[in-house]
Amino acid sequence: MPESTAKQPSRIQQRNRRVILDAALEVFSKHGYRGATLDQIAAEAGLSKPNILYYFNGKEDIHVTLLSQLMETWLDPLVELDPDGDPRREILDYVERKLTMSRELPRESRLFANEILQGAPRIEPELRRHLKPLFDEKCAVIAGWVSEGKLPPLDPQHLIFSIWATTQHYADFEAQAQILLGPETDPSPRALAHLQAMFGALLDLPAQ
Amino acid sequence: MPESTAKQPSRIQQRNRRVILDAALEVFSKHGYRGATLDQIAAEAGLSKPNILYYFNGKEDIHVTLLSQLMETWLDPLVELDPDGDPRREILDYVERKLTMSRELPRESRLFANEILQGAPRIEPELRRHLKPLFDEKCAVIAGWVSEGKLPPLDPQHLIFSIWATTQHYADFEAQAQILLGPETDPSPRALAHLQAMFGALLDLPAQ
DNA sequence: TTGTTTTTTTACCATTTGGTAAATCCACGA
DNA sequence: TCGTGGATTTACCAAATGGTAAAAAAACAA
Repeated sequence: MPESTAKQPSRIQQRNRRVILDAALEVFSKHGYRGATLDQIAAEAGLSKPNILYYFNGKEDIHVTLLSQLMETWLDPLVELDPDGDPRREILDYVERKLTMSRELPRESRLFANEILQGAPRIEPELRRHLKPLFDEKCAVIAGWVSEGKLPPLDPQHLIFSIWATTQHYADFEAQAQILLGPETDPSPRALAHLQAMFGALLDLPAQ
Repeated sequence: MPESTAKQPSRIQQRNRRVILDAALEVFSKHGYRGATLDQIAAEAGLSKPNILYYFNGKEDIHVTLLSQLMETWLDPLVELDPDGDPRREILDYVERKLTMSRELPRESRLFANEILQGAPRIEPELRRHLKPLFDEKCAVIAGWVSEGKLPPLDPQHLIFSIWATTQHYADFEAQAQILLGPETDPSPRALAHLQAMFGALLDLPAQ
């Protein structure tokens, strides 16, 4: 067993853990937790199954590790939302960052979506610990902007939900979009234009 | 085997097929295709596993039957979008119908989301056959409204995506919403208000 | 009631799958 | 170069799972 007690991991350990996690991301995001098998992950990683269990305590350990790692990346665009910036600009930039992330990290998006769809059994604590406080904080920021009259009256919580829903849609429902738009096209440019127009309109409503 | 050759099914057959499909919807929507087991479905239905396989040819048969049945219900709100109605009203009503469906049929929504997330392996033909033509038709309707100046310039395809994404979000990501909003609250009223405001703003942009 | 068909149960089976034990291999410092 | 501990493979296992065969039980028509 790779020493869990302190001591930094060897180069081999670092490399193999990374390789395994990347393979697992590929497989989990494609088939879901239950649909993924250790054999698939092993094949994808180019390692034997027992070798994988030498680096992780089991299937669930891999999954939880992946989700925990993902959490930071996932929250980052929202963290960057600046209370001191221009409200409209801040929110529209957030939309753009989220859409970019959906395009560049579709596997991560689907991994996350899969987990939430099943009721978030393995990531719930993480959500309460990290997502919830950040969500509340940024909702307060937006609510502040509204009460200062810098934004028209709107519902911060559901605004953020709408941003999540619309941006992640392009990764999570890619299969559907490909059927409806054709497989060749990259929907991103037009998606971005549409989302900017939509959220822009909402943020401009009666005020300014 | 229940005679597949014409002849209408007996009362017992009708009832049991219905019971099985309902149980399967419960289980598939909660655990995904791979995560669901015939034993779970059997327990939920109150029948034995072999008895279930007496009514369906296998796990996949149940799943495909469910998805096919679902398709009609699923498309219905979009079918109702009336080319001769008032554009703004038609689209906002569509949003409301979709949100209502998300609240009233969350299992169906999650079943669908699960399937698309996995790349739509079992429902793809159905999507091409039924969803695609309807989608194209209604996009053309909206594009018509735009070119007639009844709506501001907007992207019909991505508008529809946004409607799907935002409304289904409340069913598919319910676990997340419950963590962030608290389990007591029904998000629907505020969700509806927000979505009406958002899409309303978009549809009103420069034109009336 | 009796014969026939439909429905349900009992008893299995083969495969898959997460996981383990122990032997072997290999890198690397002394 | 040789020994030691970390890394990997081989050979398994038990449980879960989709599925089947055939007997038993209900349902039903005559």
